[in-house]
Amino acid sequence: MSENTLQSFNISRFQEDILDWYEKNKRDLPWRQDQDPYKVWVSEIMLQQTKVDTVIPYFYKFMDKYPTVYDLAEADEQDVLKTWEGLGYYSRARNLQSAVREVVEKYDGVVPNNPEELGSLKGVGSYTRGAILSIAYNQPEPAVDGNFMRVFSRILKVEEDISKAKVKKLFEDYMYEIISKEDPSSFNQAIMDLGATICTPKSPMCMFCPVQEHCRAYAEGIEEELPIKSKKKKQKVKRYVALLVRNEKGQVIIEQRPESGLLANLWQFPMVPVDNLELLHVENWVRKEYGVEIDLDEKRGNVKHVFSHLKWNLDVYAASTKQDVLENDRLRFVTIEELDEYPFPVSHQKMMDLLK
DNA sequence: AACACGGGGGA
DNA sequence: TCCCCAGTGTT
Repeated sequence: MSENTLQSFNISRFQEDILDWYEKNKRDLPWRQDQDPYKVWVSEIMLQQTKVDTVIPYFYKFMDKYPTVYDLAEADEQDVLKTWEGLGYYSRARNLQSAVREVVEKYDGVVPNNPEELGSLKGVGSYTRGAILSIAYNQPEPAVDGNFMRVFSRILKVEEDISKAKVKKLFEDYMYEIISKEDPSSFNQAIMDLGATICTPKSPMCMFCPVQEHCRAYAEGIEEELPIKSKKKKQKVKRYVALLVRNEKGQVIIEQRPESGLLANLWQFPMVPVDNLELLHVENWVRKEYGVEIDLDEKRGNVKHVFSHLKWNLDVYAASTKQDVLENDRLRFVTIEELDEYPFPVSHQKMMDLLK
């Protein structure tokens, strides 16, 4: 990105073309029914690293249960996680609730409309802050994310690595100049829609692009080469023996995960890390770690699950115990029906199919 | 600046 | 399989 990146770029014509296209082509999305900053906020958090089609049903369910900041602030965290179940990145839900509680306590339930207070809220980074300020409060603030950088790396022919924090900052600096001052809300949403429907990662539909004549990458035929993004390394595999332990009442043991880290505070079936062939040690490990005496039964199956940074390989075994009381307070005996009441990660929902 | 943090979908 | 995606917090 050089000093003349914006030279010969016709900002006002660009704004006109993109806003005109948006007016005719904007997607009808549930969070676009009004400009309620709380709804904008919830939608933006859900949309982080997550596709629109995946988010829509979750957004409806969430708004049905927590229509206002007060409803979310008062809710039980486990209930919020249950509503978020399957959406992933669960810290988003926990941070959102924590931030909403702060809004209720410090700001009388009104989502702040300035960068300082808004940006200090848990889970609100530069992107979400800009999205709320522009979409809900119509302020000319940039909302730069991966989608945004893809679109503008092509339009402005930016050939630097967009995974670098420095490059994102540069995009934000440029956006202060490029964003429409008359209608920043529509401008940012127009870029989002363009990135989602026309300026896609692969095979962008430049023939239908409303700003094709502004696009330097298209002019040079290099739109498919941009953006430049450094490779991320592949996931490490972690193996576990996961246990479906039942007692004589037919109850099964579940365990609440630690309150920080991966899948924080969600529930799962007990998992024993196995580096090699330690199957014989599983019963000992469970006795020492959980204080539960079990008898290992047959293997029920295997579950593989991929996260962004690691892979789980779970060998699922049935087991039995004579106990029906547990010392460890993060462990619990529940019936099959009661499993529905707890938030589980998708990997352990797969395990439930092996239970019957 | 690098890494932790989920899940689904498309090619 | 690999890559993509409306990012933020921690170290």
